[in-house]
Amino acid sequence: MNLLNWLESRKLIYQKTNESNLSDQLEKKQICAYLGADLTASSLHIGHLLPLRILKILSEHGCKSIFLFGRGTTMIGDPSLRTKERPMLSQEEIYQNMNNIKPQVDKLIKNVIYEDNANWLLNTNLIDFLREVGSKFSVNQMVNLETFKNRIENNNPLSFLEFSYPILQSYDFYHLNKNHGCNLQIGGSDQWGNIINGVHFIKKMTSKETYGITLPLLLKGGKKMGKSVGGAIWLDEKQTSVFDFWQFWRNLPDSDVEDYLLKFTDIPHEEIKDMVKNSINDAKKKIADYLTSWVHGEEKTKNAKEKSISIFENKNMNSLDEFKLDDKQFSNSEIKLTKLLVEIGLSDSASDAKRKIKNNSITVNSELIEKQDAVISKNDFDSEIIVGHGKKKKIKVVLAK
RNA sequence: GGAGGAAUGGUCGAGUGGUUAAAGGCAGCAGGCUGUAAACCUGCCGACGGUGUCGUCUACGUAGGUUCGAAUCCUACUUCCUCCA
Repeated sequence: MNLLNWLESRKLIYQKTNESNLSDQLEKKQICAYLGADLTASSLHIGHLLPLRILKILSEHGCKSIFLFGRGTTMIGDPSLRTKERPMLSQEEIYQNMNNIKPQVDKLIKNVIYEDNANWLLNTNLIDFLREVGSKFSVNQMVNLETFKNRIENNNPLSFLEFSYPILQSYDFYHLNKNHGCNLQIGGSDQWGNIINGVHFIKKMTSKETYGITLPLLLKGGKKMGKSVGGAIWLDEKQTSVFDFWQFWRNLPDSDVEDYLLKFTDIPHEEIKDMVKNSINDAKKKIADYLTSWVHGEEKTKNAKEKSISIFENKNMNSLDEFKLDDKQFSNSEIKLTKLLVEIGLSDSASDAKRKIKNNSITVNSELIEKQDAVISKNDFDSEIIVGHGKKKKIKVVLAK
């Protein structure tokens, strides 16, 4: 089976350009692929994993791979499929984000070339750019792009700043093509319009053929996996602990497990089907192991897994994270539970803690707390106490010496 | 250039002077049942607060104004839509 067919069989391809030529080039290893990332946050999140996996597969297949930091384009903000303008980030923030993200990519893929589109976008001369590049784009076609459809149909404002985004991304592709011979761009399914524009642009500029692939959206329970609000799972372990990262995959809905194993592992399909059918929980551990190892390494994965098994399967509270509570937090040898919850990180604020207590989700030493003004006295710490939120989050609290 | 309409919380969408922190849906969080799953049932869901069914603050495009009181009325501005030129 050739590479493209294999990718298809793994459901890793959503859309692609010129299939037969692309496949040929892949087999001849004459592909140089690039993946771009916006720098809107200080860490990558799980939504980036699938495109990175493709880049990694291509790289291991012998194709040159480029990871492009969108330091220039992030200053514009990709409007693709969005309903509102993004907030603008300062140059310093964007730069800082790049510095945080680079080590993450380093860990995920070897032999990748880094580029930063600020290097060529920030110093362009406007008139030259419009004459050279802008003249090649048809507004008539651009307004019909899926990318802008949402905005235009719903009458949401779309500024020229954002409208120019596909042009800049196309220019990136052209630039990489010129300097690295890059001829394949990969991206999420929302990138199709941007990618296809780049392919057309390069064709116009150089008559050369280039290719594009988009990936399917990751689903959660049949719905789009939201990376918004409470749901973001970050690759940075300071933002999402390794344990929580492992737990996230361990808790996937049954209906998604086959798809995730197919996309993220090399396990033969038959074997996956078998696992899902006969031991769904082992299958979930498999996917958790696989992805956590990739992102955080074997060692940390092993620890997270052991901890999970110890806590959830063996009910062994000794494995819990320990929080050392400072003496100063007590007044009259007592501490309010709401304050304690905030201290140990189970709540964002006293109000939040109260809400949680009201929801019957807070336990102390496995006893449900019903009173919002509950107080823990110092004597209770003769031994450790275990504070729980829901049935999945528990923290062991001891007095600091 | 002219006439009219619209802008509501993460999102969609009610609400046209006061019991409105603002109906309802979706998303999210939590509890029950389970398998650390789904479905289903229930609760929470602007923020903060030493803890009351109470207080403070913030919020209905932006900035002012009228009023004891405004998401609701007035003025200006911004953006979008429709029609006329």
